[in-house]
Amino acid sequence: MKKLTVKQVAKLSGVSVRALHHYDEIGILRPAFLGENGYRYYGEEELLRLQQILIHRELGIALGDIAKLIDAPGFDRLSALRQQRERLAAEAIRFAQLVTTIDRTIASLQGEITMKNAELYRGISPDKQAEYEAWLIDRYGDGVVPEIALSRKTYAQLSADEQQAMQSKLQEIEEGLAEGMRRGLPTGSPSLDPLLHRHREWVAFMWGRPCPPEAYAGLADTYLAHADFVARYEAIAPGFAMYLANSMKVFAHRLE
Amino acid sequence: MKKLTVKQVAKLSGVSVRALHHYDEIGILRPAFLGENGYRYYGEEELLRLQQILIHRELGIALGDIAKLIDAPGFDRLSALRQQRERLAAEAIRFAQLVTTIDRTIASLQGEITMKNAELYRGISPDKQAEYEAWLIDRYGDGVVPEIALSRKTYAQLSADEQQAMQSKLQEIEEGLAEGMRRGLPTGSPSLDPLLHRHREWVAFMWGRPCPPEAYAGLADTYLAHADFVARYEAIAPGFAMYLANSMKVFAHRLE
DNA sequence: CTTGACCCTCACGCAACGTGAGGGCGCAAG
DNA sequence: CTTGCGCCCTCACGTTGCGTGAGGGTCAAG
Repeated sequence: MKKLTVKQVAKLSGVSVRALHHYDEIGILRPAFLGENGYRYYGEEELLRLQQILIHRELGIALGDIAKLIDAPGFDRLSALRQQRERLAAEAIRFAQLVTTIDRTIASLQGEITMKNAELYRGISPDKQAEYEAWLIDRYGDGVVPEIALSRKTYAQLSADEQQAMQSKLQEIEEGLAEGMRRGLPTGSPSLDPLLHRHREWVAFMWGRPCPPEAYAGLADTYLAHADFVARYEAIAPGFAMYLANSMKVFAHRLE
Repeated sequence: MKKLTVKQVAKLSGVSVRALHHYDEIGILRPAFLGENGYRYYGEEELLRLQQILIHRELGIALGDIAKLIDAPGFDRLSALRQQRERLAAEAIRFAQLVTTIDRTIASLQGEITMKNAELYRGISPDKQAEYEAWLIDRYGDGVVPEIALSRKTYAQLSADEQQAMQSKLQEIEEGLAEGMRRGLPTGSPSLDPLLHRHREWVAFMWGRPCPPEAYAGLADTYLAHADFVARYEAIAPGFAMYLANSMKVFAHRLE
């Protein structure tokens, strides 16, 4: 195909020429080649790569981390697109949730309902990067933690032993909850609280920031929205994904 | 109600203590009062204001502009919430659109369909602030332009006469298109192209950046998603909102 | 050749905080 | 009273992702 200049790519994609320069500088999106005149020229491969970059940016991922993801060994574009699809679907759900929050706020201001303070912020994502990383960590929680997760200061500062301990801790919590399910404890049973309390602390630690109740409830939605999570929890015990998510939500509700 | 400290607000809302400090510094969210100990204490009013701030942030609005919006004379919280609701609903639609873009990319990579380059970026919002401002400008296009729009460099640099000219230009374009509709020209009629061409240039000028075809098509969706827009176009002529949006989409499609 | 659009590199500056330093406050336990 | 811990404060450096403008070269059309 005919190679495109920065202006043409900018028009196609909506990003600025300056941004394309910047992406070249930091090495995240190199032009296909440089002309004798010093001009940058882009091709089909670059356009596809740019798409990946922009969708990640849309999801709030830092450029440095985007590069790591795209350049990871074994990167598979189709697989990446499917992952991104999941995330985008979750974002759509989250915005729908924000609409609900506003509806409830309006009803509250008009005296029709009573709304707790924490509900004001339900659906607001304080940090998409942290959420994404939590997602990744959870996804690879069986010990295969991508390098991106290691960039997280809190986690990165742990020794290998400590990191292993975190993984074991999660496993322990999940196994405990699964056992509760096997024994027929209903979601919302107070006897699950200690485990959920530990789980929420685990999440907050991984996030390096507080995990307020509504964020914890939101995380439960995230779990259910991601096929990877569902599959992983179902592997622990059939029906566990829904059981865990419901438990988290009820627990979160009780905290508010 | 009991006043809350920064840690408590942070936990409720998910923002950091540092951010709350920052918001106080820049005057966008003042605490209800300062204790004798120098501590910040927040109340119900501050929590509601913070909600407004965070939703605007969620929609990509700069903090400085958020302050202007919230502190505008005649600010009405219920009205603001309804506006935000519209925007959030549109964002949910946009993310759903991104999902479609990915599905099509996957199909394209698997050789099932043919995809044009510009389609790769359909649904990606290069600049939410610009989009929001375009929305505001369009909303107040009858001459009542909020101060936020004046902060836009390109527009701000125009003289009052020139700004008036821009408003007249839009009116002229819209009237021309409405006339086309009244004469029974179908959407997609080539005779509408000059007007649509001028319209798209108008949008790009207002945006201060290019308006690629898919962004133009996306703008049409934005128009239909906002009750204010629909009402405004219907006021020009019954059925005009849909006619304009369809014309824009067909025109955009032809440009790709 | 001139003009206008587009290309380049260079570099300052900004927004929105994150992070750490250094130190005070409040409460409960010893 | 002392200590320890969690939380509060201000101060200030630094990061990320560009926007913007300066100064100058390239290309195509008139």
